[in-house]
Amino acid sequence: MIRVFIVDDHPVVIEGLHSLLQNEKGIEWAGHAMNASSCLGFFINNTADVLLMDINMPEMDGIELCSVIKNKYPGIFILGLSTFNQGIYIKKMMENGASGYILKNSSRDELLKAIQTVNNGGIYFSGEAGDALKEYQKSSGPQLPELSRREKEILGLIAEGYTNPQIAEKLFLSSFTVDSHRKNLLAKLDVKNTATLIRLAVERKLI
Amino acid sequence: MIRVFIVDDHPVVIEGLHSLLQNEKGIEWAGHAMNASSCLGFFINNTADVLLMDINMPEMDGIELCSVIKNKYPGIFILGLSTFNQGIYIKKMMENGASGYILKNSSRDELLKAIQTVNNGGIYFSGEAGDALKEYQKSSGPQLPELSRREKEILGLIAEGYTNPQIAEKLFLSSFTVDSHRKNLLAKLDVKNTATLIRLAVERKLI
DNA sequence: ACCAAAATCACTGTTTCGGGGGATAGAAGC
DNA sequence: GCTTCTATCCCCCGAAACAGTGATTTTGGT
Repeated sequence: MIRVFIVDDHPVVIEGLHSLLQNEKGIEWAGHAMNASSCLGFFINNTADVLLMDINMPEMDGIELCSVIKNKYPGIFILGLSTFNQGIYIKKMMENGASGYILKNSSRDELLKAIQTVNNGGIYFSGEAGDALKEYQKSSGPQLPELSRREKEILGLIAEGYTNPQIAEKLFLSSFTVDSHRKNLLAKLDVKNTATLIRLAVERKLI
Repeated sequence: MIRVFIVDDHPVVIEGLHSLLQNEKGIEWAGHAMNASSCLGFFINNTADVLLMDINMPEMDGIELCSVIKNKYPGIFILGLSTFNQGIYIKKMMENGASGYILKNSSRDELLKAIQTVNNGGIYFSGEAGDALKEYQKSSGPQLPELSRREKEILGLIAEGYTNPQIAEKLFLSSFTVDSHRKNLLAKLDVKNTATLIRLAVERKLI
């Protein structure tokens, strides 16, 4: 029996999910909350297995609530819930410990599948949401200035811990040249030092 | 004709796979078993080309069975099978000689592709499982030395581009202290400079 | 209460980084 | 032809990082 709890500030959504799930065997309706604080209140004296959570809520939003819940109760699996699919929010939810993401207009079957998958420790994405996330991850860097071949090469070596003189030796260049490229990298990517350069490079998967 | 054998303790899965594969040309249904021992029994007097194997089974689990089968019959290619994708198990399966891994809710096309790839000696990963493995390999390789609170804090600030003096000012510390922590970070994580420090930190999600 | 770990501070070097200023040559594109 | 971009090279200089070696105090856990 999977105990499901809902947090959403839209009564219609709660009603709808309730009617979808109430006659479902294997699913127990643990209750609902209409904002973050009353949700946290519920979990003080109660618990649930799966928490369906709206992303857009007044006061504390789903992303933050997700993080709080996961810290206090790591055993509760959280399924993000939203009307639109915006990659950024999906990604943040996942980073904060959510186990999946579905759209509010999902079919009953999809909803059940998602709940069950998540309850088993799995990760579930509704097809469209998955696409959105993928798309976001790809398109999260059209504003990145293009790096030349040499620059990428040197960036990679910097990330591997080589110093300018070492890189110069490796590539048969003057260390002045390597330094120039390095400065160009800092300038192009608009970062102040090696630390932020590497961070950006790894996060944006340039290396 | 690829002879396919299934080991899974869920009748539904066996049924499902059977109906998916039975009318497929090029695929022959060699049989099925519902636990490790009857699987081993089958292979005494019979054989197969590809073995679809559930990871989670009572008694002997897929990981162990995988190892046994591969020792006795190195020619049989094993394809891991599971409802959700957990990096640790995937990795162990692969270490024990599996040739790939797919999720039970894979599409028919994906299943066929996986079987054919594996039968040709290739390695197949369903996209999601591949991600999980990648993620796992990065975020839980050799155990990371534990960082103290202060060290994590300073690591975060380094990653944001602050210099030692700036961090010192921010945290009301001597820059000597910050420098000490920084050196400890380099030593603990066994890296030579800021570049590799930040790379490691981002890849392993320490920040 | 005690021990180990963490956190703090200190000094002295050497090396590397990063900002600033340049120069030259070749390739790509208009 | 002219310009723009890349790649190469050069110099100065201050700031930051890194290495080595100390130390003391605070804190957390058994």
